[in-house]
Amino acid sequence: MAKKYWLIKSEPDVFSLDHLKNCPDQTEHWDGIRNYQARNLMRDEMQEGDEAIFYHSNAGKETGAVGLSRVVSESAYPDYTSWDPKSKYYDEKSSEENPRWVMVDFKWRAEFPKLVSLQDMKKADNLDGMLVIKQGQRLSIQPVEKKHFVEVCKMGGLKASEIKALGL
DNA sequence: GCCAACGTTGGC
DNA sequence: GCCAACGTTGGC
Repeated sequence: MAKKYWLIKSEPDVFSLDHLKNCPDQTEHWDGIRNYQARNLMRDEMQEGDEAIFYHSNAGKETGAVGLSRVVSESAYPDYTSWDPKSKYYDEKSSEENPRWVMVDFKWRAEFPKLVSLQDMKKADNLDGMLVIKQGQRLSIQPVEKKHFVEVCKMGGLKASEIKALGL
């Protein structure tokens, strides 16, 4: 199956692109997704090798796309924080036997030389229809068209040769 | 910190 | 199955 393109949102105070970069093997599991639409996308659509724009939400002037990551788990697997009573992501309706939520692993790939702010994306000519610039779009995992994905990379200051080298 | 958007819950 | 109340997201 052809790889897919995504945008993943994270509040940088909670988990930033730099956090991901500093993880062992620059890889971390993406836990805590508690929205059915986002879960279904992860569970049914995401697979190893998929590319994701890393977006910082709720970050004042820094709100926007900051870099790239990639799915490195084969596919989605149960989010074990959902049945851990000590976790803030605990959900009493989820259990090890019957997990309600899933997660995937993401690996750091690139940091944009410059922030692509939400405003920049809204103003861009070539991003019509991109979900993140729609009003009230709160989904934390969004599918992105490849042409939009590449356009955001360009706006972030990646050179054509670098984009090619990333296999995009 | 405000509040619009919108997802979820639960009474009926 | 409707919909009001409530909770959360996230831009500003």
